Amino acid sequence: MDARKSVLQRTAFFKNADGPALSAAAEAAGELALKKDETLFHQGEEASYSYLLAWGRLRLDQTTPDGRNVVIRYLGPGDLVGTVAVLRRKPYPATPVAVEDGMALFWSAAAKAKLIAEHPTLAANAINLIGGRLEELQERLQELATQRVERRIAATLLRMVRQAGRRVADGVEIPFTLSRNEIAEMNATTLHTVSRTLSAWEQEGILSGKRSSHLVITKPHRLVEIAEHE
Amino acid sequence: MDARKSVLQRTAFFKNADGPALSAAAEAAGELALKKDETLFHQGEEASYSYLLAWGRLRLDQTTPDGRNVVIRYLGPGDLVGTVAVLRRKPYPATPVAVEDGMALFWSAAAKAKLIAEHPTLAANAINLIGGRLEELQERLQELATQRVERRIAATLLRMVRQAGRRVADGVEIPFTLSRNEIAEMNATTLHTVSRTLSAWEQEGILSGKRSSHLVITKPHRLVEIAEHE
DNA sequence: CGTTTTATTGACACGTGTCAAGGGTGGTGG
DNA sequence: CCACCACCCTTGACACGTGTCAATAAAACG
Repeated sequence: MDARKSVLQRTAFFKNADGPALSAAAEAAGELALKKDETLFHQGEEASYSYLLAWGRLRLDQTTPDGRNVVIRYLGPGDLVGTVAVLRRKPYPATPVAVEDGMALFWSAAAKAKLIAEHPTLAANAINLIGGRLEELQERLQELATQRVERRIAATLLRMVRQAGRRVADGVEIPFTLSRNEIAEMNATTLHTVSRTLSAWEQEGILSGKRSSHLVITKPHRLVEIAEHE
Repeated sequence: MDARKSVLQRTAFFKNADGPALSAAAEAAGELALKKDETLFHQGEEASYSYLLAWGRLRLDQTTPDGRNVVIRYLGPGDLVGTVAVLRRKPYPATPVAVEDGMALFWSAAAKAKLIAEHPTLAANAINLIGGRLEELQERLQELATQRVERRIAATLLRMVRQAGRRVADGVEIPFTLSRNEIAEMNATTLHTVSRTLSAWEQEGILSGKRSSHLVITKPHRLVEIAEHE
């Protein structure tokens, strides 16, 4: 239980939370181990649990009525999952899929609502987190609306680096598998175009990493140039 | 003051709010009359006030570094404006412009934070509203990523109808000026393509309304077909 | 080691942006 | 009140980015 509290304490959702809030949350929570490719829930299901990712990484998928898939974003440790749906009493709007093993804590809808109602700090933190997601989406909408594919891919990779990048010998690594198809679904394009673009960048020595090996960005500054200029 | 309270009471942000919450909010609020084309604040400014639109209608603009403009959404009576920025202590991410005369109530950042901290109902409502915006944006992102321009325009017009439509003799009217350019900026396209598309629809008798007269959708069902099918 | 998934690469077509040239409407000022 | 101006819209021609189709190759998986 103390271990759980110290996990909670480090997340943005529990920032500045007092002891009672932490204890109440820790007691009401369940734990869930996640294996790669497992889902927390499915888009369209009734929202009965909300989650907090303790460690690991998730991809948030949204499927169109005609079966195409869009990656809304990636989620990392400390991110809330399904919280908006639970509090609004709406079906989950998307499906979170684990891209690596991880662990999540979860609360029933009632417990989560009670937590937030009784601890203003948590409510404020929730607004911060959700608001941050909203602003990030607005930024992506703008990118999608105004920029070419190449630039969007560059921006996306940089965002992944910022959110999850890890320094390695020859640059920065994105520490989980990221297929061309996933990159395509993040950028509203096709894996073909992604493949062509990354091939070109590989030739230019901007990045490397084929197949299931992780992407390594060797010249981040060049990516920044591509994302900002031209 | 009582008039103000009754305005507040009808908004989603104050849904289920108790008397003290309403009174505190009403007392701390300022009022601001809005004329067409006036802005509440500008993208990039420090967020010192948050607003609640009492009546009228706003367009939320976001400008790219290179000067292009994207319409994030339209806001109507009861919508919160600038709240996320204020609570996160970040600069406003966009600029709200009045598309018709209206009135807004506003609170200082401190007052708004206090309100939300002291009245859990308001916090919950804020999460609902912001969460709803988040889910709407996710939906739009998906549209943008997977659908052709024509379909997106149809979906956008239907959304406007749902949010602000008014029944008239020969169909449903969008009760404020909506230039081709604005429609373009909502759909990540150019006014040229919008013009062509609307011309075609006009010939088909789906809608009418040139220039500064308001758009009237005469065959909403056809728009639904275009938005959903094909 | 075969099977399946994922990536690469080329050829081509199509949607839609770009460029360009009017045309109409509303507003403003003389 | 009329004339002019500015703005917005319309329409056509064209080009370009990027999706689609197709074939092959390479890696991953059991």
